[in-house]
Amino acid sequence: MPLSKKYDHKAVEKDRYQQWKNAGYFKSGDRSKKPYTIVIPPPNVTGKLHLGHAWDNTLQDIIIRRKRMQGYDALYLPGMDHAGIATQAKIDERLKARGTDRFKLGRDAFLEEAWLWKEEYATHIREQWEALGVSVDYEKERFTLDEGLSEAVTEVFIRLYEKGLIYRKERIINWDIEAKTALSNIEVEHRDIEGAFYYFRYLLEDHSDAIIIATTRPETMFADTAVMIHPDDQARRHFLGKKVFIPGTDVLIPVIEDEYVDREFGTGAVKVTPAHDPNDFVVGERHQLPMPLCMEEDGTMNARAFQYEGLNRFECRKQLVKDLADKGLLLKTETMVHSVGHSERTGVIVEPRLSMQWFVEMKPLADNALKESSAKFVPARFEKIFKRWMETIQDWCISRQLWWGHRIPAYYKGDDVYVGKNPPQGYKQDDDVLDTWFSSALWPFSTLGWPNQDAEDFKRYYPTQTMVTGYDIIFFWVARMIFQGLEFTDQTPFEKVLIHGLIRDEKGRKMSKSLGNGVDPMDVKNEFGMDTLRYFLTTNSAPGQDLRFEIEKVESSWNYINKLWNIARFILMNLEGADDFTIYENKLALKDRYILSLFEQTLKEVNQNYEKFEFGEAAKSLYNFTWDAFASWYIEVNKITLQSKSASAIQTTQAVLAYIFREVLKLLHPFMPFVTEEIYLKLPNKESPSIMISSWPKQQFEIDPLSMNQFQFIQTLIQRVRNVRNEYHVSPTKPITIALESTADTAKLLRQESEILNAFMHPQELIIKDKVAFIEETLSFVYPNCTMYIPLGNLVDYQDEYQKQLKEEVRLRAEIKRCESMLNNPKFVERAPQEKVAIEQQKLESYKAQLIKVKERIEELKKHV
RNA sequence: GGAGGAUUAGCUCAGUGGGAGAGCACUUGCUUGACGUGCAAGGGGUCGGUGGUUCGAAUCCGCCAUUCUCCA
Repeated sequence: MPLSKKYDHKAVEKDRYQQWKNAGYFKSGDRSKKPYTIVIPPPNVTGKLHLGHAWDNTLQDIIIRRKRMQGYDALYLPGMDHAGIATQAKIDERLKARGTDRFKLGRDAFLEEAWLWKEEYATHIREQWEALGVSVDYEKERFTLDEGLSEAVTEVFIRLYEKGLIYRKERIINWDIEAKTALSNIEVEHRDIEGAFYYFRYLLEDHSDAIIIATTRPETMFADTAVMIHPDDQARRHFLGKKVFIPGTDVLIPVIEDEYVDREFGTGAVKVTPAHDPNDFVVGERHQLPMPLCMEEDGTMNARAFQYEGLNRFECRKQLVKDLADKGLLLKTETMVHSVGHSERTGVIVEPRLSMQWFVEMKPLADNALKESSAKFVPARFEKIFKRWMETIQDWCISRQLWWGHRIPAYYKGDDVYVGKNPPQGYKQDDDVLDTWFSSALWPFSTLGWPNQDAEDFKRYYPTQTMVTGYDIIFFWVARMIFQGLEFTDQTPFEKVLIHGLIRDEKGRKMSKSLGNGVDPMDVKNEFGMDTLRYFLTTNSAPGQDLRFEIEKVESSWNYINKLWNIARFILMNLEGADDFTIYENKLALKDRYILSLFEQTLKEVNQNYEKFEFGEAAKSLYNFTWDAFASWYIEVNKITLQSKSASAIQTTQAVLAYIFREVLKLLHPFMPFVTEEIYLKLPNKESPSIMISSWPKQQFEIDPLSMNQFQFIQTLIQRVRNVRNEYHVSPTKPITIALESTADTAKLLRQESEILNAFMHPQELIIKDKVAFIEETLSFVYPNCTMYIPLGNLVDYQDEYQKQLKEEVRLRAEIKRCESMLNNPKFVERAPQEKVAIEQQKLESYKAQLIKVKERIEELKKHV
């Protein structure tokens, strides 16, 4: 059945995925092969996959499809992340819309809702994987909250606790007043915002004097438990041991001294608010100060704030500043831009707050990771980023005041704490859950059966080969997988980490919900097809660089696939009835040897670049090969052969066309699985029931540089004739005389290829001689071993031609000078690779020969100007 | 303040030691038996500046400028 004239992505992509899936091509498990494993970065069950997922997953799929074709037992393990905060927030919204909330429902009913939600979104996500065409092994699909992974989380928590690396303490943590939970340091985003430095008078008990204190967060003053000066601060020494009023209140706090005070900053004296500031907390511990809180968990002021109780922190700040100004206790206000922590999740300003939480002591884990990690980052520079973060790491707050997540395996009875799997009677479990990343960190091994060290999958597929993810989650995820992997499996969980950038909109801005500039991969699929999107996403940036979504490039990706489609049409049309696809090497024409050589060269480049994850480069080689060499030249030239009467030449052409095209389709398959499959299945020389399980191309022919040079020379001559026709406005098919004056060897080549020359140059007469003498007006072009004359009668302007030849002479002299200066440089001859020197020598000779010809021509032209 | 990326054709980007590349845009000509979403031929760049290393630098190193990102 002939192919439609136009590439129709909808027809091509329809049903294909289900066929692959039903045929079992995505499944891993062939024990006779070497395993190659990629685990998917599990998407959150909060919503749809965006372009970033499409990019990330396509990269993984490209790697895994190629490895599968290369004969590996390829496992691409899919799964999803419960995404504690994000999912819980979504479910809260849903409940709110129903007029209820999780507190009315209770924990158990809420979790039932959450699991329903999860199933709903898991279905969406699987549909999107299908649309993306990713070859994931669904039998291995995991979820961070499923039984096995929960067991891994519990195991890890208990073991770290028993090792003393998990502890529970009161510390200043980052509190999200919206989500009402603690956050880890890296979930806080620091942004510069306009704020103010407020200078307040802290009056002495007897009102005789005051210490001026500057603060950016006045509302926390109700939790002040001291005012502090530097021990060397002579000017304020007399305040020591005395008491001052918290401004506007009758609460007295002591004046203490501590070297922590930075005398250069602010007024040189500070207030100490141990429960609302991490630095003050340290001071508070040192001086055994009380540590009261003046705020509730939702950010409203508590009873300590007197008349401000019930106001939110910023209303309180505003009112308080006004009131104290009225009382003359505000000295001045300086506006300033300062860095303020915002919740990465809810966007609200984070409140540093004293709170009892669980932490992981990071130093020993980080040190071990720095010492033992064997993960190779691609590009390598990301390794430095990973290392620096590990070197400066702080303890990790892992408890979250949420319901959706892994409940902390700690149990309390009075002051007793039990951490383990089998709590004694009467102990009540901790209400909190663990940071989602705590379970994600175990993903590469928990998904494979760990903590059961004897699990078959764990033994066979761990450590994994490659992790692919964006640079934005190196800290959140990659680093944590590495230290947990090393701690619990003694191995780095992956050999390589391929880091890609972020996808941006056409203006270079990050895609975000708030800007509304996101692009839904499914929209692109509908308009252009998923192959187009995959090709666009994975070939338009270098590793580690961001990618701009440009519709023009999506279109050009589509055009390329359409081109492939039409190449297929041509080939299939011309392969009808053919049955012998053997390539008989002794029958190959120059064009065949040329294209086979070029293909082998391309194959080499493509493999090297695939191996380095340089997909843009791999695709570029293939693009140039298919479009420029294969379609524009090889196919065009073959039109002559295929219309000839030589059965032998036709068979050779068909065999080479079929072979190269099939192999090219295989090389392209990882990028564009659907269309390559569609075409492959129509090829009479296909080797398997699916391109997915065909074997990756291997070198079959020697690269023949002579054939390549010779064919390229033929191309050069043809291009020159076409150029002349364009420049002199001679129609492409109007017969003109073309004479080629050449050495015997070259003449032989030209005669041998005269069929091509005739077909492409449209000459009235093609003269091939060792000496050509024209008296009429002619253009001439000097090449190594050959001069081409194109007599164009009165179209030729002698003056113009003369000037052109003079220019050519100048160019050749410059080239000769360049070659000579290199070759006359003993250091070049000595130190440069021999082949470079040889090339320069050859060039020099060729230029010299050409120069002689050009000078002859100039002499001749002189007679006419 | 520290670290890193970017700076190459009008635009968006590849190229990382041996004669500047792509897509789109632009110019000219083509209903060429696969494709006008195409074909053919072109124009367009002292590769941000500067100093150094080297026989040779867009490419390696230093400094400067502009810009983005991460960390503090």
